[in-house]
Amino acid sequence: MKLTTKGRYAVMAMADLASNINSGPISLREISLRQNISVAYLEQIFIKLKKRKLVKSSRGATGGYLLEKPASEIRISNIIFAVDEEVKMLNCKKNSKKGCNNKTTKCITHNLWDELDQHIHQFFEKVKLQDLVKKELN
Amino acid sequence: MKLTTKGRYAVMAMADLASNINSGPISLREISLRQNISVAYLEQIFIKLKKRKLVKSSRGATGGYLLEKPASEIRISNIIFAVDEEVKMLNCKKNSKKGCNNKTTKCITHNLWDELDQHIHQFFEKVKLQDLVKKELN
DNA sequence: CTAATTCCTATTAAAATAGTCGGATTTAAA
DNA sequence: TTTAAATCCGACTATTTTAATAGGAATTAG
Ligand code: FES
Ligand code: FES
Repeated sequence: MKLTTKGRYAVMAMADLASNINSGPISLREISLRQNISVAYLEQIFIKLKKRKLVKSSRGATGGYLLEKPASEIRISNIIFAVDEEVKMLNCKKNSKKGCNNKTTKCITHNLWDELDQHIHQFFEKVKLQDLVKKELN
Repeated sequence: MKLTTKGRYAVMAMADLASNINSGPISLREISLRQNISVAYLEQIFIKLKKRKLVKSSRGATGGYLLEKPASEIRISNIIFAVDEEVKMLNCKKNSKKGCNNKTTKCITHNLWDELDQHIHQFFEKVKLQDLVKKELN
């Protein structure tokens, strides 16, 4: 699979935004300080989050980022896919008829990875950003 | 997580063994040909599988590997952990009281990754090697 | 003996990930 | 109108991980 610090950072940063929803735009510098992630790296992540319409930005001094939608409408899967592009357990191309190693039939493990894929996907679909923030308050 | 070609190859190779259970010891060369994996790479994998008592070997000409237990008693998790060592979604040390970035409290996403960990673990626990071989026959 | 195999360690090659750098543009406020 | 703080953008570099190879030693059936 592909779950790297980039994906983790993205979720952390989004949770940070969600926790500070009433403070106007949040600058990357603030997130950087709170979450211990370099501003330059956060920039890369937020470009992608913005492309997927998960956050909106305002530029200039006092600028920063805000959630584009309520935290209750943002799924973890949205965030992960925004920055990591894909969860790929399969070795072969999903929609090709060829298996891995360019064989004409699917390999014996194909179904296993496919099911795992769905499993993980469902997990990320189920959890919303709001759930993380709630948990923190407990 | 850590699911790389090494883990995939290991499952493929074990499934290969399970499918050819009645042919005496299977050499890595045979597996190599059938599954398109280099013998030298398979060697590395089988050393680990053997350490975890998933396969047994016989040396010399006509030597090779056999499953140490029936395919119905080998879980995918056994195989994955044998070669990949760990499934780690968490950024922090699981048994440390410190969070990631050496903070004194767990980060806001800690529980999320922990739950995902368990989710994947359960999936791999549930499926047995035997299940793969059966599916192939369908 | 010989050929085929497991066994073992080390090294290299390739790919993916993480993170930096330098600057351009925008904007609120001094 | 200047300044400082911010987003925006593209390219680059460094680091780590993964994949794979190399070169033998030990074992054993035929
Ligand atoms: S993973 Fe799809 S054919 Fe092997
Ligand atoms: S993942 Fe455990 S504290 Fe961040």
